[in-house]
Amino acid sequence: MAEANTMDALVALCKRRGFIYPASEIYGGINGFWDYGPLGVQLKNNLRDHWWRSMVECPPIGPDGHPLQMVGLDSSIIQNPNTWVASGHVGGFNDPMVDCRECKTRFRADKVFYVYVFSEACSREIKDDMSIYLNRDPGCEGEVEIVLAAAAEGDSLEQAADFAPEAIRQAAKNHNIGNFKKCEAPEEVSLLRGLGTFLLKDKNGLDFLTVVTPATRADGGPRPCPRCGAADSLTEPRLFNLMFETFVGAVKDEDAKAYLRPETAQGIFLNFKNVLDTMRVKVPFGIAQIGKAFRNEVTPRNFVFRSREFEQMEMEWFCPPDEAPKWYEFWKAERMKWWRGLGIEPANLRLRDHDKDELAHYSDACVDVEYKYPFTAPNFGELEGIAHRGCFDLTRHQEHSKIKMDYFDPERNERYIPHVIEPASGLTRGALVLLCEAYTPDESRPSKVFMKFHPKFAPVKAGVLPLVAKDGMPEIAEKLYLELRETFIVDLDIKQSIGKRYARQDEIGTPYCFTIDGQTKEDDTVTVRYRDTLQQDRIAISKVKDFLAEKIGGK
RNA sequence: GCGGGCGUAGCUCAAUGGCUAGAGCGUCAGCCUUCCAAGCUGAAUGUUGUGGGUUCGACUCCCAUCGCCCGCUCCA
Repeated sequence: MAEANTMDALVALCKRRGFIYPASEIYGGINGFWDYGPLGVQLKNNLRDHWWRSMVECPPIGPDGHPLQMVGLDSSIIQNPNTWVASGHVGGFNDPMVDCRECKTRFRADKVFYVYVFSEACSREIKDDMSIYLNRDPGCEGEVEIVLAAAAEGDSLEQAADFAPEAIRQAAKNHNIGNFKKCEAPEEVSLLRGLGTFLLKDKNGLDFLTVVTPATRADGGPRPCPRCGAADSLTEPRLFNLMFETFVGAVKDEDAKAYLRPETAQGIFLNFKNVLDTMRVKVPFGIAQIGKAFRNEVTPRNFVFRSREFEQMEMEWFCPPDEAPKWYEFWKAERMKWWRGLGIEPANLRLRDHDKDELAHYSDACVDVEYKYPFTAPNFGELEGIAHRGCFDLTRHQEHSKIKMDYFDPERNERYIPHVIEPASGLTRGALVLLCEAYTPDESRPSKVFMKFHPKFAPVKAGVLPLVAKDGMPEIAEKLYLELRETFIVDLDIKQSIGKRYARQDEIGTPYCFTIDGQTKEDDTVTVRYRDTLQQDRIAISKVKDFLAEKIGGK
């Protein structure tokens, strides 16, 4: 697997050989959507089936030496829209953005903060305007003096408490008000409401108020850019809807609004009680699901890496709260082992722990399995996220649905809401990794390139080729083909020269070719040609099926 | 959405504003071929993204529009 400019060649090969086509191509395409061709769907299904097999049908052995409990699920793509209110996606996936007209930087509006300082001697108008942020009745005393942009990229709302004192200090300094020493000591700054409003006190009590507010709420005053400092250069916040909306039923009004799921996980949480009540499972156990998910990405990029419709393989592991760190570590190791087991070059895989400030709203800790994609190299890009979701989701659904989500643990004789560890893989990203990993230029062979798929994932397992299309060879080949296709996906290719046919099989990554030649009629043997080495062995035609079974493995 | 780049055959690409828009590869047919012959012969495949304009004449210049690619942001 090679450098970034091979990505174009890979994309071209994917189309030329029927792996992946641009969606709606005859209408000029549609950005962020891809169609999986005959070979692509086979490759993707092979990966999908392997995950399902190793997760649901034959789950890993747990730390106690016994197999884990795991069940499967296939929930609906469209659910009651309250699902997404409860999960936080209706809020979280509607991120307003602002752009700097000067330096062209884009910020998430809730990560750009403005600081308003509200002190004595300000106009009534501003005072009243500010009071909405202060959650006070209009007509209160005080004055707004300052509007200051002061967000650093990567600052989250949660960090505002750390950020605010410094910003306030600067504000006070720049505008020469107040004694900014007063807010240096943390105890002198207290959070009034939410994350935005700070009360700065001195010995005499209330001195002045500051409001730190994300740009989403900062309508009115000048909007300087935190990056380049240009005055009033930010645009109004614009909404980017990351969830696809649709309408259920014939009448298209707001009441009928629903969403295409942006992750498969919520379908699992919605069915937690059902599974618990019907499947004789005990905590700890897991529910696994594979399916499509949809995100209206601002910018789909890098082939199928970031597409608007994609496929996930997700598992939610429910465990007692005090065991969550143990299971987090367990799945972290287990998932890495799984990816390595696919035959991926170990140097191209790594684990990366998320920093606190990049954690999603639902997670306590998160680690990514990352792959060195050609377009990210020498850096890595995400392939799977293993999140410690705590009891966030079940708790939220309990709140919103009023249905109890707690679990009675008979062994501990206690009730709790289970904590959740979530290994969430991209199936379509996984297929992309298999493609990237397999792509092997080789100037020495006629095809100049071959796809070095692990035999287990190769879309076609073997080619059945008569050396020449005469002397009864095609007949023998067809007989072998009919026998093999009962168990394996095999190609029968009779026409054209043998070299040309080998080359074609190389390019689609067929690991073995069985060739019927003159000797076959004499001693019932065929040659087996290995894709990776180009070497050939002679084996009995009756052993071909066993040969493939051994090479490709069982289920 | 903003900025930059690009749209010619299935793919990769040519073609000073001027003959019927070409080449290689792939595909298909025939031939050849007893293990790399992806060799030989031939065939099919284009509203040059779309619409307008300038011009005697536009793949080429201008405008608009659509789409794709790269960056910003987001994420499996």
